[in-house]
Amino acid sequence: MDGRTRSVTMREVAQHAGVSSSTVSRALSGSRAMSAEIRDRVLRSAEALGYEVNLLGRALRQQRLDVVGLILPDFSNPFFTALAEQLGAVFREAGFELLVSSAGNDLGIERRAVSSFLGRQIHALVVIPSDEAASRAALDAASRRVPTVQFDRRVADSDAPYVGCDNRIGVELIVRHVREVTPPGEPVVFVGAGTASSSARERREAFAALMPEALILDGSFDVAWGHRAARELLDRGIAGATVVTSADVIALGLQSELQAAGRRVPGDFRVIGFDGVGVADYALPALTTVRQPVEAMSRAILELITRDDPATPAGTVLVAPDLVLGDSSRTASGRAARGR
Amino acid sequence: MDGRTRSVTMREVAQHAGVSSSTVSRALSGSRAMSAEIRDRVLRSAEALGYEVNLLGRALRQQRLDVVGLILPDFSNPFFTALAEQLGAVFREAGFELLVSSAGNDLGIERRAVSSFLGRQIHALVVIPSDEAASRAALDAASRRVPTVQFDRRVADSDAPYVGCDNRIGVELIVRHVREVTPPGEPVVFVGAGTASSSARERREAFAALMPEALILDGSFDVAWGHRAARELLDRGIAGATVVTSADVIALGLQSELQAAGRRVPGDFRVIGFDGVGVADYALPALTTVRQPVEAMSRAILELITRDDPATPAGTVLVAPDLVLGDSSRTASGRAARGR
DNA sequence: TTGAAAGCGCTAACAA
DNA sequence: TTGTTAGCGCTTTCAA
Repeated sequence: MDGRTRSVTMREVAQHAGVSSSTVSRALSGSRAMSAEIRDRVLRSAEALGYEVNLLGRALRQQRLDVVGLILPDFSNPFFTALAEQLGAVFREAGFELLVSSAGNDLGIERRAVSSFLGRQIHALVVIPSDEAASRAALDAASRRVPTVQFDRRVADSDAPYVGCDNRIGVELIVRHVREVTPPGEPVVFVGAGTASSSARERREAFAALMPEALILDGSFDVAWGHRAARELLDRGIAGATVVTSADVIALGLQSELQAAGRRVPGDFRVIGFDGVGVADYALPALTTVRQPVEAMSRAILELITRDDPATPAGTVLVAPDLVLGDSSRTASGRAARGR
Repeated sequence: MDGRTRSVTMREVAQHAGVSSSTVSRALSGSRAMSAEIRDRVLRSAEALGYEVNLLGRALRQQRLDVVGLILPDFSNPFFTALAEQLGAVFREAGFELLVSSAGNDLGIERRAVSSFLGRQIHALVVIPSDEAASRAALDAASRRVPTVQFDRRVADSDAPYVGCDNRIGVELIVRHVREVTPPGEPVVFVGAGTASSSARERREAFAALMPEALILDGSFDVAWGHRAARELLDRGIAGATVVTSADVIALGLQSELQAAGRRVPGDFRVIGFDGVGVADYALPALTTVRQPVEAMSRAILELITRDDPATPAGTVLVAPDLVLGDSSRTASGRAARGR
């Protein structure tokens, strides 16, 4: 190693090519017609010196930056990272770069991440709020400066528009399916994730409204709660049921604990998930689940950010999910759909 | 909504407070002693106007930026995102901000991500290469400009130092454990992930050297391969074995497929994973696995980046993993260690 | 078509 | 202790 190379500036390219730096700028950006001879000379010099544009200088001068920031509560939730991946692809296509930052489930870090992105003059900000109440200040601060979209967790009364899955439709799809596959006399159980997040709350409420007769257990969005919920069902002496969960991770834990206890799935229990991205493939038998339309949601976010009109009041975009039938489904189409 | 607010500059704060902009700069950064009266006045003005520093201007002037970039092949691998989370925490403590970008498993995108980070004058770059051969150019280009560390996948002959898990030690821990728990006469099978990635190759080679008698099957780093491998074992008429896998996701798929086929784990088969972060908790019975020391590796990366000395040749830092005993372990300490 | 000059917002060297 | 000035690297007037 011979040490680090200092970065080459336009000035140096200009000197090398014997032109002014504005000519270099124009040659590289192609912003203006110019003699082919000079352009080639400039491009060759840039190449020879290994010139790469300093985006800081450009952004400072242009007063804009084609970067969109994404702040996640953490990187460990597979649904969040699936969104990050998809959002990155959609933005890239539209000429934006996506930079992602984790709030580590900490409000202070989230706030600093917001102001750091704002201080970098990013074009827009997408936030999955860490906390549905306390994240509001940071969200509104961002919203005052750049187009800001909140995703997946809805912060009450925030100025920022919200994009998410239409949980009511998702639950309706599930309920229709549940009525088809549940044998007469067997109970239906809903294993939720509390009421702390808007997604969990909306799913739970929609379910309770449509199937008031169902037993409802509440926990959190993780595998361990699925394990515990399964044991709780068994402890209550339930030997067979259709179990609707509010996330695939819960379904996964529940299903494997039931199997470990010797229960047949889907023979004795039918387990239904929610999300359909990330971990849904892990389950065996394949999970029947509601698939969140991650791509459509990403496009909705792009739309809000590019067609941004600050005069329009903050809106809500709900994108409809669809049902993915797994091995728990008894219909022929279920197995066919999974292609196993 | 009343539209977006233009960002307030130091100049405006200075005018508001009736001082010069350098005084504002000093008051806000606390870089120099100054009269308390003026400082308070400046801080009040900044507060009143809602001033937030423009990091672009600062970075351009200071010629440095306390940001470290991380480029992942994709966001869907739980081990990568676990690293991202931990690395973010370690860097934050050290005064750096971590910004993450996904290469979408595409070399072109990876290259653009590298030059974009370089163009933003980041302090250092951490890359999990998308491809162990083809990523070299991008890695070396970065290395010429800023401290650059490659992680998890080792690119041959790259200038950038490498930080990773000591796979040989991990495999030794596994082999020792396997010899303890495998009943006499039962086979040992290694379910690997090919030779395309250095991690997979190193684990496979270490295992083959230590247990040449074992059957080796090769696939890829995903759950589906675990499912297929399990069926292959059963098709070969193997009714019981200790199965060592090269990643937890493979172990997870293998274990659930064996259970679905009615085999007892750990009664008939013992399944051992590798990674110990992200999805290891999903398994039931709990997986015995090698835990990659994500925090120690993150600190090693920080060390390389801060103590960077370009004159020193690129090095390799291997951090030792440890064994986490799951329910497959027959020793009492196994269950105790997991605390279930 | 090209060059000179200004200036984006900030900080640091230098003067007062 | 505070202000003046210069300049980080770039783009974009404005003039030639």
